[in-house]
Amino acid sequence: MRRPRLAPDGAAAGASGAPSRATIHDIAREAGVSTATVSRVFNQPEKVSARTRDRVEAVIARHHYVSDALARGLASRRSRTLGLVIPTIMNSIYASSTQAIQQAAQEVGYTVLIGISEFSADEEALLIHRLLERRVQGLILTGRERRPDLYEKIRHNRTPFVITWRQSREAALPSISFDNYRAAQAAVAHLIALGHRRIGLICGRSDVNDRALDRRRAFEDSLQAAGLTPDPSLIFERSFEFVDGRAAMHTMLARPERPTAVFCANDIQAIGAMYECQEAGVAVPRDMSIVGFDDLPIARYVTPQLTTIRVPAGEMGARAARALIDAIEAGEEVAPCALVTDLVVRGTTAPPARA
Amino acid sequence: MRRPRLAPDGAAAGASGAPSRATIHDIAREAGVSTATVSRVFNQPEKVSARTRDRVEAVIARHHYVSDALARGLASRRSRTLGLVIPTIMNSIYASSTQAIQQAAQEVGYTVLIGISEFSADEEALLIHRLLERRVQGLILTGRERRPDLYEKIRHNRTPFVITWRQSREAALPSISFDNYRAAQAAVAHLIALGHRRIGLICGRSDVNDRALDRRRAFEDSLQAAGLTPDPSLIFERSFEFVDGRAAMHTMLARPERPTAVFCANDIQAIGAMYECQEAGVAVPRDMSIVGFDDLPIARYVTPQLTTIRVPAGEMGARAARALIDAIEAGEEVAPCALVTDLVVRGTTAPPARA
DNA sequence: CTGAAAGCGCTAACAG
DNA sequence: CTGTTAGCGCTTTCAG
Repeated sequence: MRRPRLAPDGAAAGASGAPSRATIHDIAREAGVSTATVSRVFNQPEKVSARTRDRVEAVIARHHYVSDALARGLASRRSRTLGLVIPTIMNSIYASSTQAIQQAAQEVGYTVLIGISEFSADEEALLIHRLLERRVQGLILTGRERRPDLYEKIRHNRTPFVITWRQSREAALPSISFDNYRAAQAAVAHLIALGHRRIGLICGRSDVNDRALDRRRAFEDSLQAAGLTPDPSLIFERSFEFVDGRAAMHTMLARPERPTAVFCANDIQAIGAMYECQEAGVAVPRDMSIVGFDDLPIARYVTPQLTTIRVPAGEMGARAARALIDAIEAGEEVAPCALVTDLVVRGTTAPPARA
Repeated sequence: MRRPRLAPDGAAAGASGAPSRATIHDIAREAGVSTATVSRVFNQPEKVSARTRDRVEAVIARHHYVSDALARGLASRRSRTLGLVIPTIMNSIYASSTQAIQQAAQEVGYTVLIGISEFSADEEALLIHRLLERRVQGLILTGRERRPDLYEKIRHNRTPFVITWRQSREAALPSISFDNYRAAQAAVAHLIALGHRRIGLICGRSDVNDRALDRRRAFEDSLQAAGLTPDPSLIFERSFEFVDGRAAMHTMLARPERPTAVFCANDIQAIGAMYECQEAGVAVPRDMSIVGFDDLPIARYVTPQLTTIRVPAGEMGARAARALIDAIEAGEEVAPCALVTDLVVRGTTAPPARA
């Protein structure tokens, strides 16, 4: 049983009982115009005479009218919304890109819906589904590795997408990103050039994180290319928390032949590792060199300052958002773009002591 | 000019040209049922016979059908969506609560739309408007201070809300939060009890951040209550960045009568301040005591470990989300709830050296 | 510059 | 257990 939307007296919000929220019809009636005109006031104000516009706007303000984006999106087939999926919000490196994306999107009137997958593939698939349901007009994803049918679903839904944080070395999916492999190569090369022969690795879980996998591979390949053999007992795949980096370093320090340098594929883990060295009385960089990855703000606020890889998080986000929106409006695929990373040499790396 | 949705031959996605995405009608037709039945498969599967359900589900899978949440929300008047507005994503303290909110919401089938205001009141008003447009069923806000007509707009739109991060000491707006004033009192009391008489303050901008204001007031009141006079030249309102805390400490150290202790109303600023002390050769805590606020994970990974105030970010978020959802489903206002904070004494505080 | 009318894709009684 | 029938609140031709 459907009750009439509004009391017949036409009194809108404010009167008896619980007036339901005003609709475009209420505004139109009260302003003495058609709903089409109210709609135009929002979407093509220049096509409405100033007098009418003022009248309509007054009614809108009086009622605190908020138009229904669901109905609008349904009728217009344009949600002006982008979907973003990131693995975590706890690592501030994603905060940088997310912020840049939001800002770039907002500048051209788009809104960003954020999903956080917590590094779970299932969770991510669900989030992508939800975003598609909400009719986002484009998707910004983190990394490339996901089940093929997910990509199929995205394609079937005619939603352009762009991959960030990982420049695909294989298949040609549209990505606006940097090359984790090369970035990690630069970090390891720095250590090798310094004279280190026994080098450890602390990185993310390569089974759920293709960026971590790239970095790990770069580590292993670089060592091998330099005639060194990567020691599996010196490789640690852990979560991106201080405590994980610390624990990994603890284990390494306890080894009979401890490494003279460690590449941490993440600044957070690197700082945890530094802390463990300090607690264990191992001087950095004299007795232990450490290279991080990300160049978080905190990297300059530890002692010594952290040598690390700077990634263009903000630029990547801004470019990805803009390219995606361009693609949406042109009805095409996103034009890929490769960004560069830099090795930032600071105070945590030096030649090995006994060399 | 509207072209027919689908080729008359009934061939759905996959055939010639650019088949538009499948709708509930396409699914219904191809499965030989009505749209109502397809709808039921999603919303009340137990009311559909297993045979029919299987048939429908097969068609759904084959087409990668993703139902339209816009249409669904419009027809059902339930978006199952919560709106969250936070000031920044760069400070990981908000990451904790945000994550907890997401998780709590997801557990009961709600989605969270996140807006980031960058500490701008105008931006925040716009975000709230956008969330209301999207027909979020509830709003989680940060802090209480905002123009009254914004609250009116929220009320007119019959959207329940809850305030976090600030337990209102004045008006009775529904909040699930802690008392910043008391928390800051505890920090300052600790310093005073240690024997400090000359104490500085570094906090956020109290004009755009009512939590910073509470903390500043607590600082000033506590000093006064102890018979000390707050020195305006020792009070710094800055952004929440390492560099701001560092710069403020730099200025304080340059003063003829430098303070023996500083309360930083944020861990990030506190760590920036610690760093400046270190660079300036001022020993912490011997020559300078520092208390932070938030208890970020990093607080344990600086040397010495930071004395700070622990805030229940995760618990607050989870409770806020649950309470809001309860309120939504009961059609009532949110039941307020006060949470507690703790002073965590670690290594950055000690009695003043010359006492 | 303005209005009438036909949907957008889905849900929700109601009837069968 | 399933289908029919009205909308949900808005945009968008097409006329005028």
